[in-house]
Amino acid sequence: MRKEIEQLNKIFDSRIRIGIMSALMVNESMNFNELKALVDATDGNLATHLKTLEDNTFIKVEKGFIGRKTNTTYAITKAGEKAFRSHLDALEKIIKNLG
Amino acid sequence: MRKEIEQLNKIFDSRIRIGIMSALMVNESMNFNELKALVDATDGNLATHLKTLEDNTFIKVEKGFIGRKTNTTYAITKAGEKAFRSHLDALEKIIKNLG
DNA sequence: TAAAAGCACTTTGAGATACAAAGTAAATAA
DNA sequence: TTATTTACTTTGTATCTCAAAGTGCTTTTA
Repeated sequence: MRKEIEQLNKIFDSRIRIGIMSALMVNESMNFNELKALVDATDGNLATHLKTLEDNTFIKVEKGFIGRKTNTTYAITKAGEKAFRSHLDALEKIIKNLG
Repeated sequence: MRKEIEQLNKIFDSRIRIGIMSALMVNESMNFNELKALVDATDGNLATHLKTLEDNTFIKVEKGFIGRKTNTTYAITKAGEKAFRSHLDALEKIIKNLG
């Protein structure tokens, strides 16, 4: 397999996950509804994608409270940042090669 | 949904399909084995991806002969070129936005 | 020239994944 | 106190991915 293609990460073969990751690259943290509005997924669908990213340690989930209300936030991890950048680098190379 | 993410094409949410498309962007046409070597998929897997791309009119298949041997070639269509470029444009914007 | 092997895909079936609907538990409103 | 909303989670199905097995040639081998 050509090495740039090999370098693409299967986990990021998803529009929703790319949306989540690129949002978390530029935002310190986001909550469920912010992400939901951004990627336009249903609750169940978004939750599943977040779970996958969490299972791969690409994002971390923090469950806390604001007053008495639950407040869950999602943030990118170092590993996530690294993996996503490397995925984007591979894409960039593919794009460049096409001129 | 943010518009660059919306602009990403679900059909190209696949490393193998990105591999096929980017190869066909730079090669006039390729045959089954060339593509197979490039994307490193099994026969069945590659055939399925090619079928999906064909069903979406992103590639065209030409079945001919060289002497008495079958010769099937795959080439990108205008629609495929347009769709793939637009997908890459969206990715490029996402990459740029991250700096 | 008949049987075996190789080639270029295609078909099939199982496992994985994506997705929406329904469910749940806590908080707020009526 | 009961009803509604909020913020997810669970569940079941539909879709998709994939490798193994199959098909219909052609070519090689005996």
